[in-house]
Amino acid sequence: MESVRTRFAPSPTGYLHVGGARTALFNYLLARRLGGKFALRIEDTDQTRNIEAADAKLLEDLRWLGLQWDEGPQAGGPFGPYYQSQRRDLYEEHVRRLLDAGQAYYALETREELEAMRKAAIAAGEKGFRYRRPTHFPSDAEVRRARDAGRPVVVRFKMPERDFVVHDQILGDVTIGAQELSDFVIVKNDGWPTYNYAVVVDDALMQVTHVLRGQEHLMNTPGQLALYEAFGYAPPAFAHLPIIFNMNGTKMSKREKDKVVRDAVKVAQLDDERVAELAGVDDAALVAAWRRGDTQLPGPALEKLARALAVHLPEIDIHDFRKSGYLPEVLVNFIALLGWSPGGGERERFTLAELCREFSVERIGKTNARFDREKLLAFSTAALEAASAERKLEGLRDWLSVNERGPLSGLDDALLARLIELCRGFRTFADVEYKCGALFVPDEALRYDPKAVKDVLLKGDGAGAKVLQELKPLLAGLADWTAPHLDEVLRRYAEERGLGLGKVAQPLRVAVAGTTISPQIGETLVLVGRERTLARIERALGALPAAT
RNA sequence: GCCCCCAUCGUCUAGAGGCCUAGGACAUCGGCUUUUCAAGCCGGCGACAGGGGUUCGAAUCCCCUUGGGGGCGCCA
Repeated sequence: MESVRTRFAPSPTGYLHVGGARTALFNYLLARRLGGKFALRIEDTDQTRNIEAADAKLLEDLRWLGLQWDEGPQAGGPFGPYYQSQRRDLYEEHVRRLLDAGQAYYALETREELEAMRKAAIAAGEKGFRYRRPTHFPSDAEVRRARDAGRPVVVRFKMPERDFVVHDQILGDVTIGAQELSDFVIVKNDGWPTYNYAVVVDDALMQVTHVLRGQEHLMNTPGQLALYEAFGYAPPAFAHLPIIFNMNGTKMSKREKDKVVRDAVKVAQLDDERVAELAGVDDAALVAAWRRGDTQLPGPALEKLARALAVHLPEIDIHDFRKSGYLPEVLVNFIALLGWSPGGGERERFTLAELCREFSVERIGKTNARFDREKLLAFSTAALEAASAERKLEGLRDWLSVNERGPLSGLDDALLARLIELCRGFRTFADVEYKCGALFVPDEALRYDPKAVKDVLLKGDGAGAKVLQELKPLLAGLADWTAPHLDEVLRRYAEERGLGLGKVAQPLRVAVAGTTISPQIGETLVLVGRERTLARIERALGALPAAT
């Protein structure tokens, strides 16, 4: 029996997004489960869409998730090259076969002509437009003349005029009628193969046995099956995965980020110039096109613009989640459950290794799923709680490495590990900074949250401020600046004054952290240190409106 | 518009004719705990889209309706 081979074949248009990650994961899991090979192939045949170094980002994201491929870029393998752009001779050779056998032909229509035909068909009340096979195919001489004249030349495949049945592993048998099929383009005017054609040549040559891909590819399958037949290759088993949506029901796509920012721009009523300035781009045409919704802005520009407008970009790419502070194993676990379920019991926490053992195509569902970030957050919280100290430190350092310098940058491992401990119950690594960041900011850069100042220091005739005044000498005189001792001293002070500990700890917290959020008060003061604690109390008191 | 796919709590799902008074998880609500933010613990609310069949019996099978999604590119 021949061994199982799966593949993930993304086009390098940017970071790996959630949908792609799940497709990659499922293919990886299937290969692992069945003891086969998982290959990675880069589909970079669209010269207009390729983005510089996007494949490197893709590889990094895949690796970060732990989905190591057995064959592909950087890994090599017996069926390379693994970039479609380097396989052109293979495609040409196969087209030759089709052309010689009369199973494909040249077509010379321009895009405008096709568009006109499309319009005419609709005007004539036909149901949808389908390319009609010409009665006469251009001769070699005509093709040459067309090329010389700069007219487009493509190659179309002669689609057999019959129904096709896709034996889908998830959906069952799906019949697509002959009237839905037409002679599709297999070689573009620029000489590169189209997806529907290259994917067949590559999967066949790479001996792929199982293709797990998004359901948006279902209707492509008949054409591909026909190509397998034409070449005399055995088709792989197909399984079309349900699609992943956002919670609001919109498709989870990279465009989502542009949309969010575009809407913010609209609300802010910014003109093109201002947008270009904020985004740091000097291409006026690009900005205009982007505002119309015709194109996407480069990642960095979009992020810059989003920051300037103070809008949160939705997490779409795996890299976004990494930057938000999730552990890769959390994403893997969560994504695995989008469309697949173990069945039987009630378990839903799995490591990658466990998934490799449990996964099966039979247990993939048919219904589309929504990506619930709340549940992801809950998974993250639980995973962080269960993770070892080493794993958490590693995760925090990774998070720091993909984010801009912040208050936690540059802290040593011992201190970072300490912070993690103090943040028990945190949901993502970003929470560690949220909770402890202020303690490591230079004193002069510390910001006081107006609401916290008002509620904790000023309220009740400045009761909080009064506590701070009294605490100042008390703290200044302490010889033992350790968390247990500080807690004890504050507890005693609160008792003497007949106050709840909150009435004492909160004012201190606001003075020292600028907000009502920080680790346990004793620990907080230790992290800030005696000198800076006293200085910050002084500064907080000084910044208050005249005491009443 | 045409073709195809799908349909269980708000969300992810378990369920493969009687084990279902429909189970779990997240969210939500209430309580406990409490020096903040979280976390944690206990409890509550909450679904078989609708209508026809088939059957002794249907969330499970069939049909229709409705709703959602995908496709109809020289994108992948």
